[in-house]
Amino acid sequence: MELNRDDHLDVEDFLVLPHLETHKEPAATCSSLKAKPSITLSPVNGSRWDLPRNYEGYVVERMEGEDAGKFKVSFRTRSCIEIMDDGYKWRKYGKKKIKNNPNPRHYYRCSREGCKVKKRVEREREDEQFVITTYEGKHNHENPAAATSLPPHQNPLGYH
DNA sequence: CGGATTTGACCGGCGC
DNA sequence: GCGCCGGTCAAATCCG
Repeated sequence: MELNRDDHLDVEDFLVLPHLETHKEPAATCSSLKAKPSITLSPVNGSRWDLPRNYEGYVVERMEGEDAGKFKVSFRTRSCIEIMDDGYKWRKYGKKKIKNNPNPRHYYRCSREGCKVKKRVEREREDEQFVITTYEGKHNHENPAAATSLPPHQNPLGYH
């Protein structure tokens, strides 16, 4: 029964979950990362997240207590930028220095009204090139940048 | 001018 | 009970 107690996740959890490790690219991809389309991940029924294409592994955590039934996903990315444009609009609401990690952690929230999705981004302790991103909650709305649902005449993003 | 950032303060949970 | 630690608030500020 005590196993559910500590299923919170640590950075170390990512290290043992290589999903696609062959996707190693030089740091030069930093700029193009923003424009890259995302992968839709549905590890749990009813849950859906948009991940960048070059993620290297992810962890899905089941929430407990009040938020029981909801899920949280964390993934690890090799990137020199922390803020990745995943199509949603994020409003930053906090920054915190975490123990055991010299790099600060950033807290974001979806700007959409009524959308309580949260996102937290932190750089890995040792390897500065790795970024850990965590999504929490479900979106109230569709991805505004989802190309499939865009009106036929409009193309604000991805237009080279 | 309206909305996003910034940044320290505040607060609640947990472990000792 | 107290202090550490992580998460959020909110006021000032910035920026397009």
